[in-house]
Amino acid sequence: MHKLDKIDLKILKILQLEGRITKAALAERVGLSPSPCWDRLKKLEKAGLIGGYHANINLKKLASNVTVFVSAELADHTAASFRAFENAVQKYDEIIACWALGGGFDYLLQIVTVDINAYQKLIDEMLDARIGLSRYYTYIVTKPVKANQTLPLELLLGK
Amino acid sequence: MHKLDKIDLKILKILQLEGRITKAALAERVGLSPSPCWDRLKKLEKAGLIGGYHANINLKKLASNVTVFVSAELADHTAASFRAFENAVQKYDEIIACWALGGGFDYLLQIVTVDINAYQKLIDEMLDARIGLSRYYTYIVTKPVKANQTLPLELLLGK
DNA sequence: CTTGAAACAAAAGAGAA
DNA sequence: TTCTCTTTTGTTTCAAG
Repeated sequence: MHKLDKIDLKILKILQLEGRITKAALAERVGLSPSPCWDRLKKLEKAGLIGGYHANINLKKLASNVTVFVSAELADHTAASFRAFENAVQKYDEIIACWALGGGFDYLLQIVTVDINAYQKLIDEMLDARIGLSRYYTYIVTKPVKANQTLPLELLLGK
Repeated sequence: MHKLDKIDLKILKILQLEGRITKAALAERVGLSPSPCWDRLKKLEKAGLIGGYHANINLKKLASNVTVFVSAELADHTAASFRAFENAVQKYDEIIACWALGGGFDYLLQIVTVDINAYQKLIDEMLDARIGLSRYYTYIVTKPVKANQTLPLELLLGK
């Protein structure tokens, strides 16, 4: 973990929201001249605190699509079967996120496909591929209510 | 919806992964000279296909934290109570995402806090605030298995 | 952290394929 | 239209203090 002062934190906060801001503008926003701001940013990037920069695609305007969450349970709870499932998950582009869970279910998957048929086809394919998937529940997203691009950095850092 | 040719699609794909790529480099990658590429990008942005650019903060390296998914059911299923809940959700910074679901549960929430105590405190606060939350289940994330920054654009556009 | 300078990128226009 | 080329302005990067 890295020591962050208020200005570093502000840099991160701004970049979360405006990933393509110019370094000159960023410097102004945090109250520094370009050089020291640039030094800080480079340090933050080198420390691995910034994972990367990404454009957010507005899928709604681009193509018909459906987002589905799937809570999944594996047949076997061996280390090998967890590994096999996790490897398999990487291979499907439609699975845009996956989390291992403590408690009732083993995994939560977030899947994006063109429609429900494509989703069902994907699930059938996964079942056929014998990646260890046993019980699962499907939750279809009817509306995105909130999609923050920003983590609550102050809350987490206690400032 | 917008008509995209192969090059537009390629621009979007690259920007999903490299949000801070220079326009000259982007042009080269898609096989255009800077100006036409810049024109296309401007059109894509104006059409609202690019929601924004964001830095990805590597939270693991920054502070202790826990991610929790919560499936939530409301007491009342009136339009007014949905609205009230959705408004309330916007106010909590710890709730980084929320989706309305069809089927068993009403909402799925993604929450990030420093630890489980902070999570429980937040839930208690939400229950006290009488925002309509009735039954809920907590799924603690033990491991992020996959976190694609990229949507499967080709799959969705059928190319 | 400041200054300053060289290298580079962004933005916009004129005009050719 | 869609691209190439050129120019101006602004940004990035990095010394040196």
